[in-house]
Amino acid sequence: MTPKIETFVMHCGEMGSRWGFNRTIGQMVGLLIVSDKPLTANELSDTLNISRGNVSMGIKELQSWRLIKTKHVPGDRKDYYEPAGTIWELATQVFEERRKREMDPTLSLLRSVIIEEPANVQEEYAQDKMMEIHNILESITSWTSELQSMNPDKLKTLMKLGSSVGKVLDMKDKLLSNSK
Amino acid sequence: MTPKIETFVMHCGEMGSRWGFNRTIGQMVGLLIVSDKPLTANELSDTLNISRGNVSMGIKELQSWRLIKTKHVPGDRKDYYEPAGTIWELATQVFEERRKREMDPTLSLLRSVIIEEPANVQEEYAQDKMMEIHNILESITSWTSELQSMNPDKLKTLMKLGSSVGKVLDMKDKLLSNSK
DNA sequence: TTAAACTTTCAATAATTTCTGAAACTTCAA
DNA sequence: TTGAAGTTTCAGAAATTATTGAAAGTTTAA
Repeated sequence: MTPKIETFVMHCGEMGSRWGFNRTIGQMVGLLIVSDKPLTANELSDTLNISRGNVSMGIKELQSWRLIKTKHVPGDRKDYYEPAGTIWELATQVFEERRKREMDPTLSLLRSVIIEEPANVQEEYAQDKMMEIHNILESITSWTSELQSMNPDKLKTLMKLGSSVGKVLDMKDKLLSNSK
Repeated sequence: MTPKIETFVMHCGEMGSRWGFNRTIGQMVGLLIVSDKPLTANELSDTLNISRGNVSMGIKELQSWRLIKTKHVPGDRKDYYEPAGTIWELATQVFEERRKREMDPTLSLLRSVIIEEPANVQEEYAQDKMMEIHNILESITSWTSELQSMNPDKLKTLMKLGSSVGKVLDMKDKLLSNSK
């Protein structure tokens, strides 16, 4: 690793747990992203100075996040690993996966609590609040799944739109009737 | 705590670390949200069975996230705590705070690494990738700050727009020239 | 002032999470 | 088959993070 690459990879390690995984997994995905060729598990282990067993577990975890994929080189029995898509695809994958882990369980718990009749006035207040949380989480979920299903170029256009979004909304009704 | 409230509060505890804090802090904010009146630190400590010291630290943390605020009752020396805003405001606050913690440090590191000249062909590849990451993080940052600055109603309208956003984009140029 | 009522701090400990390394497992060429 | 080359598993150790509780700090009323 050159100094610049090492700086980046170590940063990915430090941020790893904030992004939803742990230090070594952060380093692994950082290194794979900036490598111009696929790497073997042993190369990861040697380069990052972490045990072979830890690399094996990290790979499993990164595969469960769909962030890396295996590549085979003809005539070579080793498994090579590389990022599972473009940077853009990796980013949306991380958001999607985190949404699943951070919001879906809560959504399902809230649904089960909300359908019951409140037993007293405190519960009525509490269930109102839970309903509010439920509705926001549901909006966010359906909104992000809409965004995911758009192609990346369109999404980038939307993001670049920035403050004009406000204007777009002001005109929305007119716009939608025109485009029917 | 009634059973339903307890279920919700304990769930907030379990999800706490996924949402960016720890178990007891998750429980604290969950309880404060569903309480129909402000609570004192001792009430939190007793209700949740956690030490008074832990509550004090949790309050500090929740204040640094701007999720709770202090309320004083005339003639009572105790500090009472309640959510710092509507559910919607709390949600955007969590997103904003997490963005600061999860993306800003990376953005600034990437900037410093990218401006240097690549020393060889590997670094050139790596710095290209870092630039891609940087650009995506920057788009997300400016996009979310646009969203934050919109009033909640407008934001809800935008979310409800859902897949129609695609149509909006198709018409954007026409729209923007009309609205000048 | 004093002391009661309350809050904060922080060193020690408990709980949890991560990491290692050796053993078990798998695959394949000879 | 065998064994070499590779991967995975998992119990125990190490590292990190969360929690307690006692002491120190703060504020206010008398």
